[in-house]
Amino acid sequence: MPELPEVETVRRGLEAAWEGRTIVSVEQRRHDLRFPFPPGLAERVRGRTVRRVRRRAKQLIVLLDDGQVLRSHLGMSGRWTLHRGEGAGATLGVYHRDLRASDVSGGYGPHDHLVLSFDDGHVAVYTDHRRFGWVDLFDGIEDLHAALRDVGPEPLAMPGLVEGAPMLTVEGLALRLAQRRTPIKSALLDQRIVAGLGNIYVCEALHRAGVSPRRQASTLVQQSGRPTERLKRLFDAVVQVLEEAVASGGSTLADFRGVDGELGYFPHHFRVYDREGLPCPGRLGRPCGRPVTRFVQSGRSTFACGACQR
DNA sequence: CAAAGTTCCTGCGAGC
DNA sequence: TGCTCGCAGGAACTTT
Repeated sequence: MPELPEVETVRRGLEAAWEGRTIVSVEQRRHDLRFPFPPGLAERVRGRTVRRVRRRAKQLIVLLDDGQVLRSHLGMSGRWTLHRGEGAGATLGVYHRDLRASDVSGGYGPHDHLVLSFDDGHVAVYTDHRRFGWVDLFDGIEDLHAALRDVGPEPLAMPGLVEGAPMLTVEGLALRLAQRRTPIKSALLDQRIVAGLGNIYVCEALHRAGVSPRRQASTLVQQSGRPTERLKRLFDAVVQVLEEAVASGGSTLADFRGVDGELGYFPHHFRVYDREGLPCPGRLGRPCGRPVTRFVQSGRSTFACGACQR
């Protein structure tokens, strides 16, 4: 589900519901997700008030009032939803339309793995049928920063970012790609090079920039280490694609839902992703019409137009 | 069958 | 020659 725009959308929803609220109970409904839950999670978090909900790459970062930091990664299919708890007041602005989880008498679904209950009566449920997601807990901010050490720079400046997150520049991107023998698509998926991109937005950005996913990354950099015009176009396309998706509520995924359980506001379609055989919409206002092709790189589907992307 | 993500393992080439 | 290191590619994890 989640690349940067989807995680940012979830972050905003959780921020509105969680900041200033106190966690009154934690229920772990199994012992692990991708990794075991941190030892003592429930005891360590119970009674803590949420100070801030931030993001770094595809990770949600929850700063607690005692300095501890809760971190959540959604993996492929993870989802946080907010529900009115049992007997909660009617003041809460967000809740799940499908009241499965907060219909307490009916119990939880089989993939509802972690439940946080808050002092205003709302309940947050982490659901993840594939369990590629995970949750961990740090004693303090230094430990968080150590864990984030190898995460690359952020492509979008925004207030929801963890403080001190490095920002991506086209010059910095050039330096990171210069040594890379790998195809540009693989390089952009590498979270150490750019934070937050995933398979969908990489395909879309490459198409918008007119860059072939197979092109070797280092060919986008001049001998001097400066970015080529192609790389400048690609950098701009990455930023543009992500900005649009954030603005539309991270809605581009077929089954993406925000914390209120609703689809994004603008389920706009992709230009190439998951559009094998459909006509390429072209770029720069020039129609194309050639069928979008699908092929596999590093075990993942790539969608591209052989005419528009070089 | 394929899936939005990450981690781990293996193999290869470079360099000492 | 042989070892180590780093990079690149692929498999694995899981459920629908």
